[in-house]
Formats: sequence, C-alpha cells, structure tokens
Amino acid sequence: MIFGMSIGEAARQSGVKIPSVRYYEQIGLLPNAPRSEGNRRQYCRADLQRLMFIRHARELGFDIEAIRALLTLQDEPGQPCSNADNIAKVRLAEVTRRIQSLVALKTELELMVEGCRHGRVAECRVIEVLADHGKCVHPSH
Amino acid sequence: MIFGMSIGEAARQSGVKIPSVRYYEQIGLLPNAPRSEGNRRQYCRADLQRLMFIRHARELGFDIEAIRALLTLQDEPGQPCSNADNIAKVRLAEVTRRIQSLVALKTELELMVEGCRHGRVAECRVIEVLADHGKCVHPSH
DNA sequence: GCTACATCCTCTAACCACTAGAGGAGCAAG
DNA sequence: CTTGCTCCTCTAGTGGTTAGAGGATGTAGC
Repeated sequence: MIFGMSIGEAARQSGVKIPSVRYYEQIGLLPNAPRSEGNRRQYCRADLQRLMFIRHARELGFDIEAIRALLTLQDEPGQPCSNADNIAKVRLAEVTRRIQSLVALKTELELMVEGCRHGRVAECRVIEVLADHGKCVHPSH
Repeated sequence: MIFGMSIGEAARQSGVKIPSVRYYEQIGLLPNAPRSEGNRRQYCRADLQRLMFIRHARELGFDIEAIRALLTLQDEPGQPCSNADNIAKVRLAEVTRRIQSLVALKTELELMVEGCRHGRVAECRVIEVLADHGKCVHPSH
C-alpha cells in the first residue's frame, strides 16, 4: 500500500515542476523525502496531497511564508481556523487592490493606444503621456 | 541656466529612489552623469525628464527593456511611432490578461472566506479548498 | 551482459528590479 | 573643528524559480 513515487511522477501528478519540488524540500515546506537505495527521493500519497496544496496556493498568489503558515495549520486540525481565515483575507485584500490598480493602468494604456495617430514619434501620444504624468486621466497613481 | 542637481534632488523631484537612479545609470537607461569636483553626480533638467519618463513607465508596468526601447524612440522623434504603439499594445494585452486572472482568483478567495464558519481548522473551507482544487468554481486556473 | 536512453542526483549561477549595508569621503552650518 | 547629512563604491541579498554542468542510477531492448 505504501508505495514510493519518483520525483518525476510526483511532479507530473501535482503539476509542480521537479526543481520546485526540490526547492520546497530545501526550504522546509515539504519534509525531507526518504531515499531509495540509489539515493532517489520517494514520495507517498500524503506528500502528493501536500504538493497539490502548495501548487494551488501558489496559483492563488499566496507567498511561501503564507503557505508555510497554512500548512502548519492544516497539520493541526483541532485549532480554530481564524488564522487561515485571516491569511486568506489578507490575500483577498491584496488581490482587490492589485485589480484596482491594474484597471487604472488599463485605462491609461487604452487612452495611449487609442490616442496614437500612427504618425511620427514626435507627436506620438504614447511617448507624450509617458513623458508627462499630468496627461493621465487619474494622475493619482 | 544649466545648473547641476544632486542625485538626492533629482530623486526627490522625480520620485525615483537614489539607488534606483544609480542602477538606471549602471544599466544604461540614463547617460553617465557628469561629476562635480567631489565626484558627485550632477543632473540637468533633461535627466530629470528622463527619470520621470522612466518612473511613469515603471508605474505602468513596462519592464526595463520595453522602457529602453521607448526611450530610444523618444530620442528619434522623426521615426514612425508604430513601435511605441506596439510596445504599449503588448503591455495592454498583458494587463488585460492579468486582470482577468486576478478577478478569477478574487472569486475563489471570496468564496473561501465567505465559506469559512470560523470553527476548527478541520472543517475550514479555506484549507479545504486549497487542498482540493476540484472544489474551485472554475478549476481551470 | 551490453547499450541506449531517460531519469535522477548535487551544486552553482542566472533571472528581474531593486534594496540593504559596510566602510569611507565630501560638504555646509554652527 | 565638530556634527550631521549626503554622497561615493562595492558586495550581497530578496523571491521563487529556472538553467546548466557533470555525474550516477534505472530500465528496456537486443
């Protein structure tokens, strides 16, 4: 029942690249994998779960330290989950802020591109706006 | 009329930090500044303009190579501006894609946070969703 | 058993755009 | 002359990988 997966297999199944798996081990996000006779890492299902957890959290933009905290919490299921909740809330706030700022940038970029008359650089709106922040619609950024 | 500004003054007026100004000089985005008797960099108004251009472009998320291209274009006002236009369009496409992906993440995070009943980690929705990608609304990410 | 070839190992360096810090020199006011 | 600010160069670190060198191991076919 307890069968060892190679790092390549674990990487394929989790969608995490091989060097990243080794990196996660190195920084202590994954336990040191037991080795085969020929010194190869061997992974079990629990490791795979952990890897998928990490991958998913990375996709959602959590940084390594946040993931470390979340994994520690996951290892202690009896604890109240307010910490996990807070980590997610902080991340949500970051994402919300980032979206707002990107939407503002998008507006500027659209105006630049639309304003460009495709003539010479001398009268190019793209260059002009970049050179003069005051020409932005919302110079607050 | 041609007066030398110190790097600190140029930094203040442009909003670029001092080490970044030196970094931009090092990588050739800024010309090597002439030095005072005491070996201090001296900046003129044109340098300040260039710094402000760079800062604004960085705020809009252009990477250094894109900015290098835009600055080269700015230095040749007679050229057609299709290159500048293209650089801005590429950036616009990136921003649009990034916003889409962040909005999807935001949805996931909101569902996580809303779904959390503030009990134990064992039944925490945040941890649960992270551990099982299939519980996402759009597991396509 | 031999030969390919894939997979794995460790270690080091690169990526981007800064940022921090050491250790020292210049400058301006009191 | 001292105090305190600004500036200089140089090196190293950040995050989260990614790339590559140089070698060991595993596996499939003959």
